[in-house]
Amino acid sequence: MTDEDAVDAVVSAWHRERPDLDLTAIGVAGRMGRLALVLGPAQERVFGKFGLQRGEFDVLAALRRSGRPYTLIPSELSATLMMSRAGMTSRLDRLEKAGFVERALDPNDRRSFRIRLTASGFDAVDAAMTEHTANVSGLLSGLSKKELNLLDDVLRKLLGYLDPQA
Amino acid sequence: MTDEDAVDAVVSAWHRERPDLDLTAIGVAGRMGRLALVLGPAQERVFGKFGLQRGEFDVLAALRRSGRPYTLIPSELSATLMMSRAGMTSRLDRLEKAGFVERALDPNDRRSFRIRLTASGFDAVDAAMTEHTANVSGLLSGLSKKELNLLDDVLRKLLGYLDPQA
DNA sequence: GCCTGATAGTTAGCTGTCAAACTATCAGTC
DNA sequence: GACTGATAGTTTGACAGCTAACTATCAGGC
Repeated sequence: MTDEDAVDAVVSAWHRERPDLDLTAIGVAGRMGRLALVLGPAQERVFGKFGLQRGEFDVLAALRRSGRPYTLIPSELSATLMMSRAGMTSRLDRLEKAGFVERALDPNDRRSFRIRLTASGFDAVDAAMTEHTANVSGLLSGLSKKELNLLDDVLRKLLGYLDPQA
Repeated sequence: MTDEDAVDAVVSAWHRERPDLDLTAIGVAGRMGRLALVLGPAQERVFGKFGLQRGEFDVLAALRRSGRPYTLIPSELSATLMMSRAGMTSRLDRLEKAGFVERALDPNDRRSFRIRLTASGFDAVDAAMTEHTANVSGLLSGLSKKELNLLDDVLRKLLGYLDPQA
């Protein structure tokens, strides 16, 4: 298992050219980045089967897991999903056109809306979530239970001090 | 340290709504995704100081670490950086316009080019790499040496079986 | 030497996201 | 009760990336 992977190759090339640098952290960050590049498309394939993109699924999922009455306002959504409000406007336009959500008036604040999951949106996100969960479990199934927990602990620690909103 | 982070909140909400699902892997994937969302901008700030975007830095970095004569062909670059050739064309356009790379004819293959780092590109990428390395080290400095190695090992194992090109 | 299929790069068209400017509404202060 | 600054959402314009179609070149078989 002393195989050199793509990141090892990058790191050793850098070491040859720039022996002055400490590349430990670069290697770890490189693996995370590359992993994101692999895991992203692997997840999107599942969402695509339900007529969704990743970001659209994220919106429906936030509504679904919020519980009855499956309603949130756009700024809650954009904050939770860490994206701009402008981007959320266009996502919601698409989801509304597809019939997965509805914009209802907010009785308390006339500047805002209540975004509500439709029955069709509920069905789509529930089916997608079931398959997404199985898919991700499969992708990580090469790790032992111990390794998975270890990974989770370290990632939690990282997020704990890097993510502004604990 | 039993703080609930944003991912814990997501997972427990899903557990309440969908107790039938095994969410272990979802939690880990969620932390990785959210971490990418935090680490991305944190790295881009450094590249921006040198007039570069992340992707542009990646191109210059690949040329720089390839060693003298700091020359690669576009399809090598797009394969290494896991992106489309069309996207590489436009990145190279920008980098050439900025004076960081040059397109020279390939004597062996008239369909292709030799992309060469200019002196100005060399200086920019070396300076950016120095600061990028320090920045990433700082971002991960909250982890102990042991945790960092542990993380690296697990990520290497994941990449080993998920990344098609070992 | 000439086809034929593969390969290198570019172009054209599309899409999702962002920042900045804009409209409407809220909420607190005088 | 009107004014002032903050907030919610949308619109506009820009941009990086993708896929598919296209041009030019290569390489191998006959």
